Amino acid sequence: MTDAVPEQIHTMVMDLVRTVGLLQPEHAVSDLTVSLSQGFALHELDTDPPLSQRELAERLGLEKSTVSRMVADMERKALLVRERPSGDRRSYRLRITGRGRAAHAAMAAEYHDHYVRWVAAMAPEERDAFLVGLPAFVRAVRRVRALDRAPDADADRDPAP
Amino acid sequence: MTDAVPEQIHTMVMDLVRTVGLLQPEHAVSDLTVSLSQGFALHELDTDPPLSQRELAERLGLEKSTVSRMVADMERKALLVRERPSGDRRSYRLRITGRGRAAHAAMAAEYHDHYVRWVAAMAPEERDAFLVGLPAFVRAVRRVRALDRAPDADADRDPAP
DNA sequence: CCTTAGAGTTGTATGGGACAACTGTTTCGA
DNA sequence: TCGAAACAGTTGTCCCATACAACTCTAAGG
Repeated sequence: MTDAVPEQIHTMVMDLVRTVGLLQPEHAVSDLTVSLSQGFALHELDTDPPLSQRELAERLGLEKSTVSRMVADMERKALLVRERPSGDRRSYRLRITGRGRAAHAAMAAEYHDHYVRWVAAMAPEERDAFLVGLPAFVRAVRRVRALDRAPDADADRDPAP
Repeated sequence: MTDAVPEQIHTMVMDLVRTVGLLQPEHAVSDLTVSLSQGFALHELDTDPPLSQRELAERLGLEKSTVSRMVADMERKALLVRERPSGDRRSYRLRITGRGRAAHAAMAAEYHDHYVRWVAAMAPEERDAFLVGLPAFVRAVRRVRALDRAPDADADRDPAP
């Protein structure tokens, strides 16, 4: 009964993914081609500050070898730079470049018009509901994930004694 | 200003995709492996009645050659059957099998527990909002798509006099 | 008829990803 | 203090999903 709700939501999320078509997009930004994963990487590096390749791999859910090659490619395209942090000569600090930020913005812009039309096609109260529900769902997923990662952690409550 | 809303939604949808992790799932259902596209194909064939390969390709946004191989593979796995329709010996009618339905259900079940927990982690009013907003958004996207496909159609306003 | 259009298939190339084995660096404990 | 384990990244190799192009077979129309 209430049990049907998660299933509905699952179906609807899949519908969303299928309809919006996040499957075969190969964005071409200013004559250089950026894959979906590279897009996500740009997003991570644009919002959060310098990451190591290991951290980036973790966030994207990719193998470190995959990320190694991907990052090398992105550096070749000048979307990011790899700096050796002072302390540790094993890891890198990946920093997005201006060109990378531009590419990220351009990718967003490419979809912008679509979203404008899609949002315009919704009734105001539907739109408002979506604006409340969607971020809440994402937060919920993140919260559950965090709980799962915490072994039995005390870190979820009372972080600092 | 209001122009920010589509952008917010875009960001949130991408967040959703990234967090839920629809990127590298290779579902193993009862010892046979089903790719994401095959999952979508099962969904199409399970909900809608027999399609031709061409129609399926169109719905999935894939090349007919890709679908040809994919469907052949799925037939090998007994997830569907290809029947020659009486009239036309060029095309097939793809029909999902019991095994295919089972696989489809099993894939849904695999995610079910996650969704239960995610939904449980939402406040009731957020959940309600999501249940209103999400399907509305999907409908909106479909409506816009349909409008775009309609040549210059009259179908957008005053459908029935 | 013969030509053209349509549905599927096959050849071939490419790209993204995994896994495993390796190099170089750091940390730690006996 | 030194040697072993842990760690970050790289490289070799393979695989799978996909696209594009060229092909076959069937259907439909002048």
